[in-house]
Amino acid sequence: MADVAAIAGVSAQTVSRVANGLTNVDPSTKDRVVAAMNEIGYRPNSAARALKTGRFKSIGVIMFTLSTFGNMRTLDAIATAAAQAGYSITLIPIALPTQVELLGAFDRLGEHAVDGIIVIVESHILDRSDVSLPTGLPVVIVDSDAGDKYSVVDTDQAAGARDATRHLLELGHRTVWHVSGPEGSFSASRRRDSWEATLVAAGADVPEVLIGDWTTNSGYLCGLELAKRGDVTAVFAANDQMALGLMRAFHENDIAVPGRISVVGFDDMQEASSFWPPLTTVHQDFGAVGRLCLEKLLDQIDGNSTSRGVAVIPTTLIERQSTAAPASGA
Amino acid sequence: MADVAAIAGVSAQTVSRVANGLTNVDPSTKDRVVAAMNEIGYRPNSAARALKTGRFKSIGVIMFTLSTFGNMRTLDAIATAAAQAGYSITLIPIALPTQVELLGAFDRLGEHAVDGIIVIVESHILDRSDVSLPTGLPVVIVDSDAGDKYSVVDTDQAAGARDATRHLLELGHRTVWHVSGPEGSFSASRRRDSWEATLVAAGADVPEVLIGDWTTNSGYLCGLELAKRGDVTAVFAANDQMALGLMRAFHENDIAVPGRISVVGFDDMQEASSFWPPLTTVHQDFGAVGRLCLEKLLDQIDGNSTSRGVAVIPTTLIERQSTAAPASGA
DNA sequence: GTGCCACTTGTTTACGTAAACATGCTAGCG
DNA sequence: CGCTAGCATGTTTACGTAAACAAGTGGCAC
Repeated sequence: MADVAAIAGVSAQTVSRVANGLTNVDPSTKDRVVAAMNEIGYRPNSAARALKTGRFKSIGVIMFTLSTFGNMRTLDAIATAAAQAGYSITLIPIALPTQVELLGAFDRLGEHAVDGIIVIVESHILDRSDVSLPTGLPVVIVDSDAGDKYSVVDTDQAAGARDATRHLLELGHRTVWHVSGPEGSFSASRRRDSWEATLVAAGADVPEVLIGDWTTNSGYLCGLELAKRGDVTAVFAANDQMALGLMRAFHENDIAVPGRISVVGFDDMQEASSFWPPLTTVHQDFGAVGRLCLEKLLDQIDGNSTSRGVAVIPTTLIERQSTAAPASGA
Repeated sequence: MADVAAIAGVSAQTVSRVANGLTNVDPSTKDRVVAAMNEIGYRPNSAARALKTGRFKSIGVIMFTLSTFGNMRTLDAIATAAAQAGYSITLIPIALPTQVELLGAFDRLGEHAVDGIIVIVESHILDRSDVSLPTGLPVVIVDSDAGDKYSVVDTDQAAGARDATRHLLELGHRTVWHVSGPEGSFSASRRRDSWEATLVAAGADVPEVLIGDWTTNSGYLCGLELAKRGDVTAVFAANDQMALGLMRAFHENDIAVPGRISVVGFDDMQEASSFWPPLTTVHQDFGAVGRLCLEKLLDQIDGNSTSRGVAVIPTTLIERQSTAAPASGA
């Protein structure tokens, strides 16, 4: 900056003003400064700027595994919205969704330069009242029950699971089986609870739950189990990938979908419309989740907003060809 | 830091030494300092540290769309490896893979605090000799032809496409059709060129290429085209998602896969093994790509390495059930 | 003509840290 | 017993920027 000032024949302060686009600079002076900047390839030093202003223009995202479809879409939306707001994203992956790992990530982020943090960790650990994140930094959490302690953005998973289950019941199925996500997952238990409540409300039997781990392969294994039974006509899988695994198992056992068994998924991943058969599923608006996360976080950073409360993003049931009325003989 | 020093009764410099784990500190003094740190919840200010040291302990990743499977896996590996090396990831998404966008992202990253940059943009823009990135920062590029100017990590797409094509020829197919990725994509043209070269080398006809855009839906549309023809027995799709779309189109037209048409994909995404039929595809080791990117970048940052050259990650053909010998009548 | 105000530009200072240098203490050796 | 080497610790300084304050210039109204 000093070099730029020398070349342009002005003070460093004036260079600073030009760099920050302040108004009180004479146009001719500004031109000289800009020319000098280009001449020596000046780039403002963000570290010094951050040191002076106390703002980093960066937000941290703590994620457990990028490899699930929804997390990635959410991250994409956050990153895009952040870029528009002039913020960059600092990504901290954690290897396991445990409290220790999460707190470690928080520490690392505390040492790095962020103005706020978004946590995307599908786990109940933050819901326990005895677990708290270090304070001092604005935080937004995705898909959690901790709305009383933090600001939370949540997809309306209960409504989605209810719609999926009800859809199958309305088609005439006596009951609906469920392939759940893993035990510790908040989203999994929300979907499962809502499925069960919907069955109970409709007076339907509640079959034993099969538990997967979100992967297609776990869905496949559950599908093999279900294929052995003769009484299954409808299955609600807690995500599209497991639904895909289910359908593979049914295909291999010559069970027609939806002829003999109807299948519903959850997520509406891009590929779902091209599964065979095209999958009826619950659409989640991950883009809206990401954008809202950023909006709430920036509000906190700017001090305009409370730091708790839950915002819910609605879901939509997308009917494709994997569901139908049960066979007349059933 | 000053507060910590006052509480511990030492100088700020000693606190700095403790914070950085230097050796020349008396254990009892160190304990006092650590106790004081915990007492007031001291966190080193990374901006000040970066200002002083010139190192940010952060690397930037410029990506075009997180929503493709491979990019995400690569990012995941980079982030994990970076965390282990004590670096954080700053993510800069770009809306379009154009030169303007890319340079803009580069500028933004230059203003932010990074020690090096990884570019994951499927596009030829960097290959043109008249396009250069601003210098001064170590750069690693994924899947590009610019190895003479930059350090590049590339999957061996040519070998993968060759293996896929040859696999189908060896099964007895007269020729192999191809559904390509979009025009501007480096990966797409590499796979397409290699497919064509393999056919020519085998003395097979080279059918007209169908062009998709990586999405399942574009694959579906191409599949509808192919379904109209009677002479297609084998198709190599440039990624798994388009292969899925192809198979949907074939299913809808009662064309058996692999009975009447064999299909091969590219990527080996997690779901591919549960497609119906399970997809024969070319496995890419995205984890290795990400790890190698980071390794090469850190070498450059530490000054141990040249800033150009190509590293190639091998691919593996995974044979599943979407390929078979052509029907005897064909 | 005088005084005041608006506007541009310069000067001083401080942000929190770590490098370089300086000091003081202890132990070991002749 | 005195000198020196080595180690723990303190002092000074600088990193690049932006806020706060100061100063200079010109125009306009009375």
